Amino acid sequence: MPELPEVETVRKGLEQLVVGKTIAKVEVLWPKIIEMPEVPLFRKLLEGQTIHAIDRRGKFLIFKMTDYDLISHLRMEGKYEFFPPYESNKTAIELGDTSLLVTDPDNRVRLSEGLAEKENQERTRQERVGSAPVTKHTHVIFLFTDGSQLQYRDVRKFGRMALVVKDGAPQYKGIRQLGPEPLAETFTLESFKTGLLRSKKAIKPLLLDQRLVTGLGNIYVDEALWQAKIHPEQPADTLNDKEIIRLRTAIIDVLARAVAAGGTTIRTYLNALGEAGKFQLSLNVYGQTGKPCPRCKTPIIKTKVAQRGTHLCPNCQKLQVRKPRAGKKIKHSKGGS
DNA sequence: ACCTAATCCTGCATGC
DNA sequence: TGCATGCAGGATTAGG
Repeated sequence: MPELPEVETVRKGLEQLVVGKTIAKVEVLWPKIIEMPEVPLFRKLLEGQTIHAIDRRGKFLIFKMTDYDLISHLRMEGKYEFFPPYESNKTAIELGDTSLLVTDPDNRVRLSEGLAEKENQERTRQERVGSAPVTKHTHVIFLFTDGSQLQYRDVRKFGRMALVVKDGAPQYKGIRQLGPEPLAETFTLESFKTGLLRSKKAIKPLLLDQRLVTGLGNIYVDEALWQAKIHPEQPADTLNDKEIIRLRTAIIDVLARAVAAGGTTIRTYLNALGEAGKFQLSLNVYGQTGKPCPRCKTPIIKTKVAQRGTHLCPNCQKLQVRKPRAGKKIKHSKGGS
């Protein structure tokens, strides 16, 4: 599932592939992907728009267009795949939850998750639109004036797109309330500590909430909590200063390493030659149920915390019974600006 | 303020 | 072999 590092990897790829392209036409095959405006207007407004930059905020991608911001969230399994013009269609480039650059037997270069075989089989049964095949997982197609195209694909159809006014992304509801970028200067120890002590919530759901800090998903939360030796159900306002420092450091460290690695792929990656991928971040707890903890060798267990599958070392990450530290109470002003 | 459950979806694993 | 069932989850929303 794409979290901050995977989205950042996709952003970089898109930056290379579609900045400077102008949209000729947009096809929407699954209308629910488009959150706003209504699909006919969405399509019409995008015609003639040039992509000037690709930004990212948390797990949101932001396509900076001539007159609009196109906001895209990949949710669970969303991916972008770029197809050059038909005449030189020797390469199809997939941008997903991924990490490797591979050339498959048809000479298509992919940044891929290893689903080449399966998708190929599907494709042969599918029609083409412009320079590219359409699979049953293709939901939105951006056709560019030079004959190339960008397809949005999403097996579970959970991803969403919204078109807002130029430079309007920061006001978009999903983005407006996001906490600081974990890899930016704004993610200070002070603000992190204040936010933690203000909440009685279990630490894991608080970190998944995106308001205290943005970009963490289920995988990296488990990894960061393991690294910081904190139990996922530890109430946020019971963490001591050492733990807060460890946790902040762990979040930054885990995400920075994952970004450097180009993201993490959960499924076993096999390229066209059957070789396992090597550039993934190795995971210490996520998906490691039953395997020895890399620190103490105690078997990793899987439980459920806030309806999420949760992996932890029962020896390194013990729930500490403590009284809450006195958090500052905040007065909320009603209404008004 | 906090918690749980439901929602959206499909692929995959399991059970009979 | 095939059908039914359950599970996975990011973000949002409803209800307690």
